[in-house]
Amino acid sequence: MTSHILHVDMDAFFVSAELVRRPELRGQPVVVGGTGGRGVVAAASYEARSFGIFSAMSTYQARRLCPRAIFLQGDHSYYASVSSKVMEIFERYTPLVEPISLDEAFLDVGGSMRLHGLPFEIAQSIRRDINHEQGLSCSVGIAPNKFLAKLATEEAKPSPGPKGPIPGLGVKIVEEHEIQEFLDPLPVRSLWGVGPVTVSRLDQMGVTTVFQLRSFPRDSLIQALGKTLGAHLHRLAHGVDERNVEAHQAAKSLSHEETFSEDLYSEQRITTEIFRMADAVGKRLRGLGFLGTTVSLKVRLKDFSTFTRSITLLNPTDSGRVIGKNALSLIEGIDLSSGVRLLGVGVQNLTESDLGLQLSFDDIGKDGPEWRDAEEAIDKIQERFGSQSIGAASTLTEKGVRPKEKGSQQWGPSND
DNA sequence: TCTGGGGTCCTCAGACGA
DNA sequence: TCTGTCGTCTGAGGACCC
Repeated sequence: MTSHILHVDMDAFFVSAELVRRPELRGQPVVVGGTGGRGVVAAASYEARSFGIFSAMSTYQARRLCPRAIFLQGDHSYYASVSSKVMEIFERYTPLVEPISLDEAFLDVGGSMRLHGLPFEIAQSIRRDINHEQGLSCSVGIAPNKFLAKLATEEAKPSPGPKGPIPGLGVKIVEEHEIQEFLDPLPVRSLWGVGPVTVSRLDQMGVTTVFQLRSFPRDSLIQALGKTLGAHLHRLAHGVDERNVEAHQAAKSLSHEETFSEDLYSEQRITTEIFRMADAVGKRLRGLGFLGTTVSLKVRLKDFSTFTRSITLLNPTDSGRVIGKNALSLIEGIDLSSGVRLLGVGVQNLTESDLGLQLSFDDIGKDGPEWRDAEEAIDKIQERFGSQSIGAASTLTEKGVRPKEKGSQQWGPSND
């Protein structure tokens, strides 16, 4: 059987997308992310990477490494629109496309070869289409399963150089008979599910490479790392990954969280922000046609200590007001006096809303069907006149001002 | 002067009913 | 009626992913 799982990863996607609409920045160190004091880097151009800047680094640190770099506030909705065009290109070659994020997807081309050629040829066609139509470049890994295809992509990627990317292979294939040879020299950190904590635990066991991991008895791994992780890593070390490419994956949770540019101390302001985020969650739920059953609240204090609390409702809801009231009730017992750095509101246990909205006695009255109608009307007005045009009174600050929508500030506060 | 946001999955502890 | 056990559910927290 040939390797027929493709992993496609866009090269420096957010930065490359920005360069398409701002070509004058080509060849410069460009960083996309949160531009404020508390932001992080979402993507860095290959020129910026040669200064040691990488994703998830704080913007503060990135500025110190390269003061002349150009910092752009991320624009999530623009990247999402570019991403959907890229995904459409993938779907020309196979219906089995599983997006992992805006810039990555798995493709199963096992059934497409008669029409489109060998996996390598399909990969080349996809790269050509994306380059011609969107002005972007991507790297492709091809292997018998998802895990190996993703690792193969890493070997296909360009590397950073001071004058821009040094081209990589573009496409890397791992065939069945090459699996062990490919995997063995890799560090354990490259395995899916191995982060800093697991690296250090494996290191204490004298395991730093996949070869050493593969030589470790399965039972000992399970004893050291637990049943799930131990068995998982044992399979991966042998190149085994049975997961299929799933074209349609239902969301399991939905949340909205924000780090504030300055810590919050005012109870009124904290309440307002919780209701504003709950409103945003409710709006997204209604847009997607989902109801949430469990409401959760996340609080991060000035010292970075983080608390999560959740409550399961009697009846699922898509009302921002109901979510907000429940989220607010969860804050009791948390000492906020040191200052609140981050707040987050989310829902889990999602069901489709066309299954019917059941109301409990608690829902009837000011949070009942009339309120839900009002929220739908607000959605329509905001769609037409903008998010600042209207909203619930509970989302106003003590000065009667509606806090600015921060939906696009996905990588921390901006500096405006 | 630092350490985002949106997710998934896992582990552990406590509550609870059979 | 009391006690222990087991399975299940819920909630909190952590690790990890992009």
